[in-house]
Amino acid sequence: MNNFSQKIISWYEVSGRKNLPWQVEDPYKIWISEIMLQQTQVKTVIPYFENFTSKFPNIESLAKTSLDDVLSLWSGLGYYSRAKNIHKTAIILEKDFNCSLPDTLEDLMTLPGIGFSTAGAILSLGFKKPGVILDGNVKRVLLRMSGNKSPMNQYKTEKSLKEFAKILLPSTKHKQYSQGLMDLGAIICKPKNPECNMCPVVIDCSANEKEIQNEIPVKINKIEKKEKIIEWVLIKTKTKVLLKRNKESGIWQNLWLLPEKKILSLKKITNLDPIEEDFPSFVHQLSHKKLLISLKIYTIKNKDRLPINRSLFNWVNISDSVNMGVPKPVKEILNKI
DNA sequence: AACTCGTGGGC
DNA sequence: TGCCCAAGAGT
Repeated sequence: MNNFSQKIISWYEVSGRKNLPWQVEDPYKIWISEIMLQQTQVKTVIPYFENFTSKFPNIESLAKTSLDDVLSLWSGLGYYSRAKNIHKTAIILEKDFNCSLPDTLEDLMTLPGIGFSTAGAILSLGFKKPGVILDGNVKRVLLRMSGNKSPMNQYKTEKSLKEFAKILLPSTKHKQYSQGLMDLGAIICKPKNPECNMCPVVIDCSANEKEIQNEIPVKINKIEKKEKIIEWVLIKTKTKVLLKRNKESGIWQNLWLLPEKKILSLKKITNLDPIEEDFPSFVHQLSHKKLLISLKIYTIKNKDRLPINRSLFNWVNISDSVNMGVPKPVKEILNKI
């Protein structure tokens, strides 16, 4: 075993994380956690993970449920294609893999939502086999180790990092090594102000030697946020509210949203003698967009007089609506009416 | 291969 | 406060 990985493993035994909810002998739970943890912090994931695995404790239960049930548990977590992919994969696992996760990189990467890094995590953490994790933590550690100032979020750099990470793999203790390398990034080799004096591999670190830790990693392509105006209508009776299934492109695919103002003919609604209420406009920030959301509320007496497309729209009990697969701003609105 | 996908933590 | 960025993948 190489010297570097040995130091990572020894450091992990003493200082690594060992009591996270998904650190169990169950590839299923490790898979679910890895999907949830994509671009999402540990602290945020924990309650979602507990809730999800308690409702769907295994592949079979997940495969047999509906996408809407999965989306409802995912509501608020973001990156909703993960929920769709996790459901698709469960169905594939039931059909083609005897209700269990495969233990090869090749098979894992055929599954929706599982890329190179997540496959590496499942291999090493779930099956204790050699697998490369290349999350943000590991990329940062490796770039600093090699004093590499090439942009982290660039295809070319990721490709060379992948090769570098493969070379460093130990011959044993793959679980401890993978977890240790991530933990080192999260606890010691932090994005800002890394604690190099605590680092077990500081002697191997080119960035530390050159004192350029805080200049690495380099990132490029700071895209400017585009503003988008969204105009929704909330049409309700005393007990029910009208929701609309979102399209399968752009943000919030397959989720339930409020109908867009332009889609409904306000003239027809006016004829239904609505009671109109004001709702304050608000801003909803995404990582790459700024949504300016305005809302009009209409209370109608007889919902059956409103002509709607039954395949896209759904009248939902207001008390149930907040537990459906809705994005954050819709949930906030529904909680206030 | 650059862009798109959400939301919240932390500073 | 506004900003960076988090156990990335799909296209």
